[in-house]
This record gives sequence, C-alpha cells and structure tokens, in this order.
Amino acid sequence: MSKEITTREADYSQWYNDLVIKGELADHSSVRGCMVIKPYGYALWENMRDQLDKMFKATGHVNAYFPLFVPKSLFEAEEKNAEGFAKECAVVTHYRLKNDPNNKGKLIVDPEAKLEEELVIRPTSEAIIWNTYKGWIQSYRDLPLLINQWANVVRWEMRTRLFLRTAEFLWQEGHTAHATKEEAIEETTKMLDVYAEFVEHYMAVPVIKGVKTANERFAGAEDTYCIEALMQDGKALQAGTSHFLGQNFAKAFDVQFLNKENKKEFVWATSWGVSTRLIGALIMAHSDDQGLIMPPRIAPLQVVIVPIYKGEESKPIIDEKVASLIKDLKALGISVKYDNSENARPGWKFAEYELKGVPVRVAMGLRDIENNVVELARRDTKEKSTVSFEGLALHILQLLEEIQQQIFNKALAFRNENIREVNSWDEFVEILDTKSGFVSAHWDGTSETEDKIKEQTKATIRCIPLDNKQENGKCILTGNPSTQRVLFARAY
RNA sequence: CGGGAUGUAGCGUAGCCCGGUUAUCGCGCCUGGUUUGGGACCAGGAGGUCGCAAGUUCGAAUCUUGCCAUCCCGACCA
Repeated sequence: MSKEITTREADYSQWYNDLVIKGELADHSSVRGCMVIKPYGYALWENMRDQLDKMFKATGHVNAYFPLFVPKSLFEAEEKNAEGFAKECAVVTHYRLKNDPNNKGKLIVDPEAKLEEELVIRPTSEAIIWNTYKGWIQSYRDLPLLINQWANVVRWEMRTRLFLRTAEFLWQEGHTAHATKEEAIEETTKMLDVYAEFVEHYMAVPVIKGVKTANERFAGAEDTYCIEALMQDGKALQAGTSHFLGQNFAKAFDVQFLNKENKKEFVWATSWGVSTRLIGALIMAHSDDQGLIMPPRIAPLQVVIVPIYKGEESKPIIDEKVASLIKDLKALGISVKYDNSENARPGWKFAEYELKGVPVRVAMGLRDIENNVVELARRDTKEKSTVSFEGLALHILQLLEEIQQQIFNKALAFRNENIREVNSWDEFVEILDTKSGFVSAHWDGTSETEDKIKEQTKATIRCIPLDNKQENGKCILTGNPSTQRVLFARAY
C-alpha cells in the first residue's frame, strides 16, 4: 500500500514519474533540471552502456575522452551547429569565488576572476573534437578515424522530465573522420544499424529506421538518420541519431589530408549518439500499471528469489536449497538476488520486485521443497507456474529468453497496429486526436508545409523510412504531388 | 520564458479563508515481541528552519511583499 502507482489511464505523465521514482531508477536533485540516477537505474544504464560499447568496438571504434569545456571561439566555428545549440548553453565566465565582505560565511563570484574567454559547457562535442582532429589528421593513412566518447553533456532545457529531457545527461557520442563521402555515409548507416540492433535485440523496443527532413535535422549535419520508437500513449520517441556531417566541420576547423595523389582534401565526418533518454523509452514502451518491466537482456537484476519461511527451523533448510539454485544460475551468467530480509513479508516483496520489473521471481517454501518444486512468476504476463527443481536453472534461462521475445513481440504488435495510412486532411487530424501513433501520409516535401502541419496539429515528420516504397499521391495539406509517404507523429 | 497550481517530518496530508498554549493524522523509521504462500499485528519510541527572506503584529504555518523550487499546459529539445 505504501507505493501506489498512478495508472496510465488516469495520468500517463504521472504514471511515468511514479515508475521512475518509486521504481528507484532516479530522483529529482536539488539542482534545477538535473536528476540523481540511483543505483538501480545506474545498473540499467551500465548494462546498456556495456553492450553498446562492445558493439562499437566490434565495428572498429575506440574510446577517448575530450574536455567538458569548449572555448567560445571554437564553439562558434561551425555556424549552424553553434546557432542550433546557442540558446541552451551553460557558460562558465569566472574561475574563482571569494568570501562575501558584507555577508559572513557566504561566498560571491570574484569579479577579479573573470575569464578572458568564456567556456561553453559542451552540449555536444563536435567543436572540441574537430579542433583536436586537425592535429591528428595529415594523410589518407590517418583515416578513417573512428572514435567514441562516453560523457555527460549539458543542455539548458526549459522544461525537464526524468530521463527524457534533463539539463545534464549521460550519453555516448561517436565522431568519425573519413577520406570519402561514400565511406562516411556508409559509417552513418552502419551505426544506425548498430543502434537499431541494440534497441530491438536488447531493449526489446521495435524501431523504424529513417532519415529526418531538413526541419528536424541536426544542426550542422547534411543528413540525420534516426531510429524512432512508439510509446504506449501513442507518442513517438527518437531513440538514437546518426549524422552524416559532410565536410562542414572539416571546413570549419580546417581539417585536410593529403590523398594518394598528394592533393589536399577536406575530410568527411559523421557523428552519432544515444543517451540516458533510452531509459525513458524502455520504461514507456514496456511497463504496466503494476510497475516497470525490464527486458531480461539488460535488466539490472534478472531473477529474484523470495523464501517463504514457516518458523525458525525452516530457514536453514530453505537457505541451503536456494544456495544451490543461486550457484547454478550464476554458472549460466544469470544475475540473481536472494531476498531473505526479515523486515518484509513475502507479499510485500512480490509487489516490490514487480514494481522494479525483475523479469523472473522464484518463491520457495517448505511445501515446495517437500515436492521438489518452486513457484516461478514471470513479470511480463504475471503468470505463475510450479516447476520441478531438477534442471531449474536451465528452465529459467529459457524463460528469460522467452520473456525477452514476448516483450518485443508485444511492443512490435502495438507499434504495427499504430501505424495508419491516411489520405485526407480530416482523416489525418482525426487519427492524431483519437488514436495517435504513427500516421503515414503524403507530403509535398517542403519545409513550409511541414511547419504548417506542426503548427496545426503538433505532429512532426518523425522520419522518411529507409525502406520506403515509392508511390504517387497528393500532399494531405496542400494537395501538391508527392512520391512517397512519410511518418508523422506527436513526439517526446 | 508566458498561463495555471502547489510547497507543513523520508513520503502523503490536516490546519491557512477568520493570526492565539505543546502543529493533525496515516505510511515509513527505531526498540522488543508474535509472524511470513500477494503490500502483517501488538506495545513502546524518535523525528519539524511549517520552501527562503523581509514586513505587519504583543503574537505568524496562517496576513503582505519579494525570491526560490516543483508539477501541469504552451514555445524549445536527444
């Protein structure tokens, strides 16, 4: 009773907040717009990070680390990028505090300690990284340069929401340099594939791969590729982006190399990133009114074992039986917690681990031991079953796999049910207002039309799907000719 | 940054309109005991700058002003 969760139907936003806070993933901090990621949430991020890191390394990338601060002169070098981020930058102007002469025990910024040049706290690292790359790249032999950074960035957002939009967030940003345009584009789509693979296979969230329109493009990019996911409330969420930056940054920072013919050329660039926002996607894609639902492959905890004691003498018997199960599970690489704490009764523990989304729960009492069985409960469907103790660890391994599949299939079915083709403006507006989800419609290809649609419906073009079929049609707003449908949605 | 709401113990709250002894209740927490198959029970106990600052007053959680923070709705965004 202590941890009531608002239902999705009653208040979707509140439901989301309840899951994050009561599920102990994160909390508001005393810093405006910044959250504290709690151990359970951080363990989830670590699992996501570790898996992605493996995938980056498998595709030839290495990690490095660049400064948090970007001198303003470097930041402004690539104009579009600077302009795009300018209004959400935190800026360091001083380097020292001193005692307030008028207010004992208080500190003030020392006006004497003004920086010669302001330092921008990175909202993204293209500027500092390309400034550095200039010194690293001289010859075609130095290319490609395939670097990733795990870091925090700061974007001073007006309105923040836990994980979805915080002033400071954790992410990774890949920054690569290539000798040819073709190779850079190939890198861009390769990393988009890595993201799609990760989000679908590990997070069990189905995504649509696509290209952004000019309006939605990353500031400073030639093309922005993205993966778009659908949340349970019918709103879309951009889960990852991969940018083909052309030669914009190379030109801004004068990064040239000598090719085989001994001629100077500007290098071609990409950048790509995913952030802790993915955790928000994970929550909103799978969870229910009882709490979080963690996909087994990245769950901070895969299995929890709850003992059902009956009298003091039952404890050592159950503990011993559980110990052998834990050993078997760990041998299979399954993370497991034995919650034999005595300050909470079984019912409380059941509810608590459901709230936290632990995929599989094992309950074991004397009754079970007599019959050589345990009670297994799966979080996704809440089904319980009685299973023999023999071969139990393998059975659980299989069950985890099944849950992973089931969660993905459910999300996929929901997503597919919520992509609707429409052919008229009235239909377009009605679907957005009543059913939401992705709306596949014809668009005349102009930014003006896209702006007008956004103004009138709050829906944006999420992407032009990569595998889009070509078909002639008429723009839903202007009636002008169109050669393909694009995906609209209201988005986070 | 515009519109609306809120701020009292770890959490949720009563009291505020109409100022007046020791700030209400529930959950949680601590101690002891009984319990344990879906959010246990009994007994005792601890815990408060009433968001912050100033003002009015003999007296402020309560009235006034300013500030801060949070939430919701817009604009912005991964």
